[in-house]
Amino acid sequence: MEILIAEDEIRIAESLKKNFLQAGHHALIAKDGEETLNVMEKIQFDVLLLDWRMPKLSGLEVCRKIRSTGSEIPIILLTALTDISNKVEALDAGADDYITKPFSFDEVMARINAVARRYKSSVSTITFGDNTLNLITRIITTPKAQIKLTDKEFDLLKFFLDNKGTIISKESICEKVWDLPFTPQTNIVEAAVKNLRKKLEEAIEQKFIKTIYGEGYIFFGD
Amino acid sequence: MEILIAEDEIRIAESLKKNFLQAGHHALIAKDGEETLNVMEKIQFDVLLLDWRMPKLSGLEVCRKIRSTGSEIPIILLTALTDISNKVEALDAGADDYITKPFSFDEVMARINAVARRYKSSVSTITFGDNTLNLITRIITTPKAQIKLTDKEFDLLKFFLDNKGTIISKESICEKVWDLPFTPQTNIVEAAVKNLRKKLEEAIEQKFIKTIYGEGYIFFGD
DNA sequence: TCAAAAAATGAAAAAATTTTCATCATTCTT
DNA sequence: AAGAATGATGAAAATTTTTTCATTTTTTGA
Repeated sequence: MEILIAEDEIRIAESLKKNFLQAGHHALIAKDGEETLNVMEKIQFDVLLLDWRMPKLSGLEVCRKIRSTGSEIPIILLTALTDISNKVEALDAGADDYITKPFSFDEVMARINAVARRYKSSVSTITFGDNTLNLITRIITTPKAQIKLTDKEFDLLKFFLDNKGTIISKESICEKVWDLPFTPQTNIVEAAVKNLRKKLEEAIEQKFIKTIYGEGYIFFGD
Repeated sequence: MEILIAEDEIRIAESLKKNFLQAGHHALIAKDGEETLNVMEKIQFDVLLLDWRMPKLSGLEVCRKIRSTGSEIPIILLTALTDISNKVEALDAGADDYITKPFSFDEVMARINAVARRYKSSVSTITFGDNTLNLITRIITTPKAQIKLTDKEFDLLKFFLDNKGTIISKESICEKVWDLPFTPQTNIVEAAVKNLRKKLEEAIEQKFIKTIYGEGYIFFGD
């Protein structure tokens, strides 16, 4: 996970960073509010740990600015204050959570996980390999191009992605993608698979759908 | 908003309920863990306020049981304990937030709003009137029927729904729905609006898209 | 290795969607 | 109230998507 630590107290920031790295995550430190905004423009993070008291721009102001750009990145405010009005202010400013100092690293980590889990499930995309399918726009973003899927292509790919790595029978594809209770007399499934393969392989030089003779298909990705 | 208060201390529960009603929400009280689960099976709520210490089943157990059913309803735990391990436990059990007693009503309300807002944005549907558009399947569920939208119908309706109640110019529709930087020479927008209106009005006897002469359109719903 | 079964493919056909265009209706301005 | 501008509509045309079908290729097992 990519974590941005916006904290001016070097000791606290460094200690957090060390712990994050140890836990297998990546972490970067921003020393004030302005730097936080600058860094966030350039790099995508999964979570922002944001100190309430910081030079130049307060955490609250940073929080509001970020939300005003439309970003929904999970933000956890670090605060030394405990009075209720500040908690309310924090949530109203668009923070997802806050932690009162002093805190243990375990608590920080638990909250980051909770908040990131929620965020992930709220983003309507599915990733496979270096590619991302946006479930709303039905556009696949690859490192090189964008692919817009048709209705059937989308339904089929989504079914594959929802069952990544497991064998999928043609019967189950018929049921899910065409809503047919019976297996059709034509080779409609094979044809649809062919169309999808062609579309994917034209843009991404990689094979995703493997045929299991006599059984069905498997989708590989990650 | 529909709020379920799972709390065995009658005084606290009643006080919360009174405040919620005053704030224009609906609230129901469940007196123990079992009752909470029973009520939740029958009625859909927007938020669950869940006391940690309750007879029969603890809040934590209730929380786990609810999550194990796959429900993602926002849960806020009410706890009298302050030690860190319990906070971590709460979040791990699947709670979205927790409030330490004693709390002010303002804090409860702020957290409910924050958590409900997040939940809402994570559900991939948009509601208008008695109808719900599923953004993934692109199916509108009305009290009477299901309508499957085509590509352009969906793009257009989504743009309308994202801008409910405000005037939308044809130029902005061109930009958003067709990605055109210029206004086309044909009446393509009017035609698309016509098609969408027809589809909606065939299934729902109600007019949603109003024309503002010389300006554009407004979508009504709610 | 060979025949049978299963799957893939290209091209045509069919179906659905989107766009255009000519015409009709409505709204606004004076 | 009349003319001009704007918007709505039905039907046809164009385009795109989906399906079918005949044929080729691949896989499996004897």
